[in-house]
Amino acid sequence: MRDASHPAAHSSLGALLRDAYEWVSERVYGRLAGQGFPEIRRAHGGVLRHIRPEGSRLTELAQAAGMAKQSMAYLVEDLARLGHVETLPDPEDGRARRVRLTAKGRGLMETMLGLSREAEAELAAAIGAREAAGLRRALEKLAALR
Amino acid sequence: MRDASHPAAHSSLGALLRDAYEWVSERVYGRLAGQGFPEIRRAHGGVLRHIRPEGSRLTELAQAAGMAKQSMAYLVEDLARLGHVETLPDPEDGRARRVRLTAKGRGLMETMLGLSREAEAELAAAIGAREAAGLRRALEKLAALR
DNA sequence: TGCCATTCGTCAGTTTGTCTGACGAAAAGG
DNA sequence: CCTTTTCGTCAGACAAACTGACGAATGGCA
Repeated sequence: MRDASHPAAHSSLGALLRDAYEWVSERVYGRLAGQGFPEIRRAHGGVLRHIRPEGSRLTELAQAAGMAKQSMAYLVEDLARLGHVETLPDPEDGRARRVRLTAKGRGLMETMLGLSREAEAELAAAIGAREAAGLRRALEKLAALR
Repeated sequence: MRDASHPAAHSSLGALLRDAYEWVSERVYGRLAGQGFPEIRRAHGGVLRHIRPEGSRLTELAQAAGMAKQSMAYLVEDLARLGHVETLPDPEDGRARRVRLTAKGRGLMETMLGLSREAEAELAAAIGAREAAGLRRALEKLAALR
């Protein structure tokens, strides 16, 4: 760090958010390897997060994640190869594929949830519970307006 | 949005941070095109942010941005091609290149700074000044500990 | 009932941004 | 001077996104 005299005072909000995201991501995805899931990358998170228990369509997942269906197909194929999701034909629509978590995938989700809570607790320890709660509140408020 | 009953209540902190970063980035980089800088992409921001007035070495920039020097070289070459930075031989070290902002690059930086402030003001209007201030305070506190 | 527009997912190709490894040239320090 | 380190480049790989074109299935409507 070059300029400790006025720490992050002039950093842009975007840079601050990106750094904080990086801080959390390192803790979640970095530790996933140690928990038996070394092949899960960050992009996989955006897929898994949106899969409903009954299964979700590819296009639906793409929309939820805000990406093209081709990009989502690439990620889903990856997760299927790794055994975390499976795809079935949709009984109600012959064109569609239903993407569903496997048992292994549900284990992964639980682990990720645990690591995420752990990271948030570490954040609270680092900056104070009050600040951490304020951070989450502000972020949730923003998310609700989208 | 599918489940408005308990909004973002169970979202992971990582997802919330990523979404907020996306929200800000859209406003800054999206509007840059309208301000006469249509070719500036997000990755360029991480380069520009760290260039000191006297110029910075490539390796130094790479370290500051947390990436390999080859990756930084690719981004710097891009910015040089666009006329925002120029590289000079370092007078003190025959191996090194000095990367410096051009006048055009300084204009870009000012524009980006303005858009960033604008985005932060919009955030404050959207979630409330109090929450927005709390958000920045928490993020700066985290950044200071890194 | 049959046609046509729409939607679902895939194929093929491209771009962006990152990485690793190997290397030549220059500097630094005995 | 010679050796080790550092600076930047070359070459190649990969991840993660994109666009455009397309065949197959669905669904609305005349």
